[in-house]
Amino acid sequence: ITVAHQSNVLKQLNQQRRQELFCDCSVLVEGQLFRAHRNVLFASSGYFRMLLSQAPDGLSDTVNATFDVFSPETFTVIMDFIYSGQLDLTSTDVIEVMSAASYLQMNSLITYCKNFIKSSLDISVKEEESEHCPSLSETCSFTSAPGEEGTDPHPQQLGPAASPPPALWTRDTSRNQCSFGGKDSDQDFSSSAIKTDVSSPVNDLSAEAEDPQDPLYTLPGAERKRSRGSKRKSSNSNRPNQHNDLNLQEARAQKAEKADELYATLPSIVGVIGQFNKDHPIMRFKCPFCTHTVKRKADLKRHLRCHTGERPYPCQACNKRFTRLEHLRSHFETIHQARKLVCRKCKCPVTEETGHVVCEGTRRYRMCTACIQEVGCDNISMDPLDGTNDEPALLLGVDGEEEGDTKRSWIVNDDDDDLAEDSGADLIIQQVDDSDEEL
DNA sequence: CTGGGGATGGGGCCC
DNA sequence: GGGGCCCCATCCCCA
Repeated sequence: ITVAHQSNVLKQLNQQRRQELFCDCSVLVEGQLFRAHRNVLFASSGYFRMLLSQAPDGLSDTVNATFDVFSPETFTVIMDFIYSGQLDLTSTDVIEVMSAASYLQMNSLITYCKNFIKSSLDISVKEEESEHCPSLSETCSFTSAPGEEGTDPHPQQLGPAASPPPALWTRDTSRNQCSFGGKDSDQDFSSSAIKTDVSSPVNDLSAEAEDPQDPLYTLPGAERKRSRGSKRKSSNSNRPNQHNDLNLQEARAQKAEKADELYATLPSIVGVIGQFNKDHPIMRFKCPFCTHTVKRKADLKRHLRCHTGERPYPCQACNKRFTRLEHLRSHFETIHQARKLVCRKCKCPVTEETGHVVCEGTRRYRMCTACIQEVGCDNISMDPLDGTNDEPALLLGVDGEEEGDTKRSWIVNDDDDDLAEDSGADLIIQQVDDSDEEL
């Protein structure tokens, strides 16, 4: 009875919308006018929630909204979804619908789109594995109960492509700055949007990073734990076994390639220019996975790495990976180069001469003579170099290019070879192959 | 349990 | 557009 009642109410609202009865809200999309009910939009979209709640006349006159960031056809699909709970996706419009849903902060719709894409990828891979599989269907229909946006932190996984609930994505959500205001509902969106990213095709790449076969993508949370773990173990000691299942690798490659294609198309689609203020137009690029906006496309590309888990800059000393070269450089200098001129133990300032470099695993730091004598040399090894030429030559790898079977080149210049001559140029960018890199 | 400090990661912005 | 610097927030370890 409850379901029938809800369905009936929604049908009535949809009829009213089509007949423009009691519509108190106008939405202009690229010149095309959509009439709607504020209550319905408020209940369905975090964006409209913010817009309607911040409007000075939010409780009186008609509210107008203008969009130039998606097409009227896309908004038609979204309006039909809002007023019917039915979503008819096609492989051609799913990206734009997802982008618009992201913009409008409609969590469940984003989830459906991601599941649709994911199912498309899965089916595609299975087709590659077995040519007997039926072809990918062109349309996929989902249904949804209305009004769940912003109320359910874990939107239901409906439809045939429902994916398992997110469990591994442990990213710190507080860093997702919301540029659309700080209402509770928006915060809910920010948090849940990240969680639902687990099922997204892009973050499937992150999930792939759990696989030691694909170290390019790593989960931020897992990365930290991993690095802590490697501190206890020997960081270079474990190598994953090579899998010889060529079919599986081919399927993975196909899937990754497919996802990469999708990933490559995202910036051109979501890199839209919005106008948030008529008097002071602001050019912004919006992230498709959160509410964050940036001024430059390059910054959006950099930002996307925090969603994809892509870490193209591995440290060859400890295999820890970084999203930026500067982070890798900073890590290398502080962890492996002993650049800081303070005693690790007593914190007293030392000089290049008085601060002896001590090696502990892959870590290097300086200690004053007194602290070295106090600690002794039982569990640490004295660096063979003097203080003036103590930087090891480290080859920093950059992913993406192939090169033979290059392994980690963690070299301490205890024999003063040619690499030690230029201590200031100890960061050498080199192409590496890390296809069998450890976790 | 708590505060300090190191390490890390992300955003803004300049060159 | 990329590199790099600065700043800040957060996490985690340790005293």
